[in-house]
Amino acid sequence: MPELPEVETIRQDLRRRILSKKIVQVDVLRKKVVQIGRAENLIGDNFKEIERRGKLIILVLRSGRYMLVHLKMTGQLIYQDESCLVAGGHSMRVDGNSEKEFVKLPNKYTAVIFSFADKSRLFFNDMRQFGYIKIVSKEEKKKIESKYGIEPLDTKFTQKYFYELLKKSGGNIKTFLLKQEKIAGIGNIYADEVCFQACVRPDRKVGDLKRQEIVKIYQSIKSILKLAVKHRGTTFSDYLDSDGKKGNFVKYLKVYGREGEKCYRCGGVMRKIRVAGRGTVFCLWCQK
DNA sequence: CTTCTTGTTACTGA
DNA sequence: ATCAGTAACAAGAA
Repeated sequence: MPELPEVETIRQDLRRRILSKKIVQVDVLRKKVVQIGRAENLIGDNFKEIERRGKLIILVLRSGRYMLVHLKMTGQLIYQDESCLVAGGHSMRVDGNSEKEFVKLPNKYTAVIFSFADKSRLFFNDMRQFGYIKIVSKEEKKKIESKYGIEPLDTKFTQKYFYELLKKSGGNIKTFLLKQEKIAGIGNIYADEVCFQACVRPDRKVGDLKRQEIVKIYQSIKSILKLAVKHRGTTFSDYLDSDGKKGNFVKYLKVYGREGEKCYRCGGVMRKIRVAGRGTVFCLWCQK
């Protein structure tokens, strides 16, 4: 499930690979994923910058248009250069002494293929076809962007800002953390991890939180997201970065997917409940 | 076979 | 009008 750290990893990697490369061919294999605009119209254009807003990837086109990509749950943006095009369709290549495995693309989930002048390609894959591509004008891009809340890793996201935002809200803390229009980029995995690190139950009413707990939640949002970006995100099932490789943050997960197992902090058994319609894991003993 | 998985939106009922 | 809860979307795992 790509959340902020996974999308940011893809953004950073793609920036180094596809910027300014001329788009020479676009193949749309699954029409429904391109929701606004025609991807084929990008031929001759190139991406001059890649931005991110929450979980949305924004590719800025030289022509002044914008290509928005949302990966939803199972979307992937995978880049392969010419060396991955092996006659006969082998999926392995030898890099010095180490053998690396490559996703053989396109596969049955490939929705769109962008081909660049240097024969490298960018594949948009999505098993469940919930993800989308929109090619929009500057005005439409601004309108879509404006619906997102603050970027949690931005310096403007201060303790005071978080406190004021929380004060205005009701409901429970996990539901709040998942609201993209308040804070952009947190999904089910990181919401649970933040609550665990802050020692707060995900179903705690926002209004009942003590000052010190709010401070801990704020600090946990910053530290967990930063650490997850550093480790290139979390691969639990389908997520792959733009090299087709898994994220390394799984080994740092302390709650997600650990129901029935022992809490790393107190040894208590992790309990699973439903909050905000999502599977939610927490420690009954040390999350208050 | 059923149930569960998740990001987002649309819908429903309060 | 606002908010919370839920279905829908798709495809696969258990």
